[in-house]
Amino acid sequence: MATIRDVARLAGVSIKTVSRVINHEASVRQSTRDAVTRAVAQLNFEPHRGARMMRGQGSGLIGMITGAVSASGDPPDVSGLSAIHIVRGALQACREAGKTLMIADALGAQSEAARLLRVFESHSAEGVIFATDYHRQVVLPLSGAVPVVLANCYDAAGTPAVLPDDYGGQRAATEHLADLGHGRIGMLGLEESLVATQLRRQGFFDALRERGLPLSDSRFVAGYTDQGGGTPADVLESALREMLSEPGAPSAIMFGNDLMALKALPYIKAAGLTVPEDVSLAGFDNDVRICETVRPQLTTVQLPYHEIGRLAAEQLLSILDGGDAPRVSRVPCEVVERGSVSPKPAAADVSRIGSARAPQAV
Amino acid sequence: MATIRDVARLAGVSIKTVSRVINHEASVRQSTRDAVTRAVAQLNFEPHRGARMMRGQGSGLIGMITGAVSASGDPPDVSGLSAIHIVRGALQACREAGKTLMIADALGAQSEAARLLRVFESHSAEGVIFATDYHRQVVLPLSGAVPVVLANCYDAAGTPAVLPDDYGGQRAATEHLADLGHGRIGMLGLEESLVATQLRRQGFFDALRERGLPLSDSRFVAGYTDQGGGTPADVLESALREMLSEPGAPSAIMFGNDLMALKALPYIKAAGLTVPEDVSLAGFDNDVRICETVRPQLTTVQLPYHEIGRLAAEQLLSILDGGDAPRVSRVPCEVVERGSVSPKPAAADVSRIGSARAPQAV
DNA sequence: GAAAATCTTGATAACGTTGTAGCGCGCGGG
DNA sequence: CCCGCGCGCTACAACGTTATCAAGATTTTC
Repeated sequence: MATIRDVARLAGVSIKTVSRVINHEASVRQSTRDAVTRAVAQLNFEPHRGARMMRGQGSGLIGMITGAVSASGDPPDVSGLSAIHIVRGALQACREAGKTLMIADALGAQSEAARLLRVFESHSAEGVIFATDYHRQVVLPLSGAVPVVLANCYDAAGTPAVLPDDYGGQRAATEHLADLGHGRIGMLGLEESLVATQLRRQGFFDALRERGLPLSDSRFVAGYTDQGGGTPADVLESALREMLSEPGAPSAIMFGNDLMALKALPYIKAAGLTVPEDVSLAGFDNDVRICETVRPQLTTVQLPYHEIGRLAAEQLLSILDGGDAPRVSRVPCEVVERGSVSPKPAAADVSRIGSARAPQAV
Repeated sequence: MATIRDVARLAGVSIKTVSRVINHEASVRQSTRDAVTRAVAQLNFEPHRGARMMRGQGSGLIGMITGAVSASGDPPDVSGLSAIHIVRGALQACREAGKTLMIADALGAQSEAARLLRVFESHSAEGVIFATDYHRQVVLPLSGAVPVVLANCYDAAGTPAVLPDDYGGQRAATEHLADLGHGRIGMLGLEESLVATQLRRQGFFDALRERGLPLSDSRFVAGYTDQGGGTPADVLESALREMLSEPGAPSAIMFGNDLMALKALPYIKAAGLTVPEDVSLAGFDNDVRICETVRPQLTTVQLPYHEIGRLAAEQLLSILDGGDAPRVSRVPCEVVERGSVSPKPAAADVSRIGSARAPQAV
C-alpha cells in the first residue's frame, strides 16, 4: 500500500502538498496539482483511514443497522427481504458522497441494536441509519453521541425519519379505481395493528369520500398476514367468498400486499370470475417477482424502499454537513399499472355476479 | 476522550506499561496491573481505533464485495437477490467471531471491484469476501495484500472459494425421482453457458446411469432464463408441449429454477395434466416465496446460499488465524420435498398422455 | 523599480498507539 | 565478589496523516 510519502517522492513535492491536493485545498498551482494527481493514479494511492481518523478527520464510515439480513436459519427465510432495497438506496447515496457504508444486523433484538451502536461508535462511524423491514414505531437506546436517521420506522423522540406514504399510496390506488368507474371497492388489509394498515385504511376511505362514493358500498377487512406461516388459505378464501357473494359485490379488490393477491387469484377464478374483466385486482409493494409473473400481471402500489434508503442516507449526510434535516419525510407510493385492473364494464355489475354465483346464492 | 498517556500519568507508569495491560501481555506485576486497570476504569479509557489500526493491529473489519445490492434503478430489481443469503451467512459467522462485516457493492463492474478492494485496504480490512449472485468464474484484480475468499464463484488463480454443489444437488434430485419409479425424466435447464447448467447436466446424466435408466428415455434441454426480461412464455410453452407430446413423454420434469416451474404450471394444467398425479415437477433454488405459494407446493433443490456465506467467512477467519484453508469447498445442495413430486403410478404412462393429448396429436 | 501583498511550498511537529531497545534490579552460580 | 540472566519497566521511534508557520516565489501596487 502506497503512502503519501511515496506519492510525494514520485511527484517531486512535499507530503503537505500531496495532502493539499487530495483534500482539495486551495493554493496549489495547477501544474503541481496535475503532477500529484498523476502520481496518485500511478501508485493507486488511497489515504489510510486509520491515520486519517487519528487526525480527527472523520472515518468516512456510515453505519447501518437493519434486520434485513437477520433470519438465522439455513432454510432461507424471506422475511425482511424488503429492507434490502433500503440498503441498496442508502449504499448508492453513500457511494456518491464518497462514504463507505458498514452494515450490521440487529437480529431484531433491542439489546443487539444498542451493542451495534457502540460498535459503530468505536469505529468512529460518522452517523448511523436504522432501518426496519416494515413500517413501524421503534424504541431505540440512542446515546446522542452519533447522529441517527431512521428508515421505514419512527420513534416517539422525534428522531429524523424517512417513511413510505402508505396513506397517499392507498389513496391514489383507490382514486385510480374510482376514476375507472369502480364504485364498489373491497379491500383486504394486513394485520390490524400495523401502522401501514391504519394509514392505508384512512387513505382508502378518504379517497372514497373525495370521489363522492358512498362508504357503505365498499368493504374494508383487515387481519391478513403472510408472516410467520401465513394466513391459512381457507381464511383468505372464506373472506373472499363472503365479500363476493354480498348483494352489491365489489368490482375491484385491493390487497395488503402482492402475495395476498397472488394467493387470492385461484379462488377468484374458481368462483367463475375472470380478472380483470369481472373483477379488478390491485396489490401493494410492487414485488416484481410476483407482479410480473402472475397472469394477468398485477397492478399494484410501489413501496419506494430504494428511495427511502437513499433519502435516509442523504438526510444523514446533510446533518453531518451541519444542515438541519426535516424531522420526518414521507416518500410517495406510486401506482404501478399492469394488467389486473380495467375500467368497470358499463352494465355488468348485476349480471356478473348473477351468472357466476346466483345459482348458489339464491 | 482519555488517551493512553492520561492513563499512564494517573497510574504513575509509562504508556507502554498501560499498553501491555490493555493488550493482556505478560510480564506486568500484579500490583502494577491493578493500578493501571483502576486508572483505565476511572478515566473511561477506550483505545483509539484509528491509532490502533495505524499500528497494524487489525481493525476487526472484514470486507465483503457483492453485486447483491447492485441494481441502481428505483423500480426494484430482484436480480442478485440470492446473494443476500450469502451475506446473511457471512454476517453471522463474522459476528460470532467478533468481527464487523463491511459490505460494499461492485455494481457488477470489474473496475469497481478493484477500487473497492483498495477502499477496504485503506480501511485496514483484515480480509475480503467476494460474492457473486450466481455460480460463475470471475477474474479479479487481486493485489495479494489482503486475503480473499470467493463465495459462489471461483477464479483461475486458485483463490480459496466456496461453491454450491450443483452437480450433487441435481444428481440427488434425479435419483430421488428415479427411486420413486420415474424412468423418463425431462429437464429444462438454464442457459447453456452457465457453470450451474453444465454441472447439473452432468449430475442429471450420472444419476440416470447410476440408476441404470436408459439415457434415451430422458430429455435435457437448456437455454431458459429469467434474467433480463426472461424467457418469453411461449418459448417455455412450446418446449413443454414438445416434450410432453413425444411418444414416451416424461413422467417427471425438473426445472432450472423455481420460477421456471411456476411459469410452466399453467401450461401443464392447460394440457389437461395434473401435478403431481400425472407429472411430477421439481424446481431448483428453494425460493420459498415461490415454492410455498404454488399449489401443489414445489419440491425443489436448495441452493445453500446461507451456508456458502457462512463457510466463506469461516474459511477467511481461519486463514487470518494463520491456518491454511482448503482451496475450494463445495456445499451440498439438498432436495427439499414438498408436494409436487409423487411416485409414478404403476400403469399410467400410456393412458395419461393418450387421454389428454392424443385427440390433437393423432 | 522596489516594496508590499499574495500565492505556493516545505520542514517539522503533532495525533494515540505499539514495537524495540535498553536500563536497573535482585538472584543464583562460578 | 562479580557475571549473567530474567523480570519489570521506561524511553523513544515508528505508523500515515494533517496543521502550523515560516520561507520562497510570484504578482500587484505605487
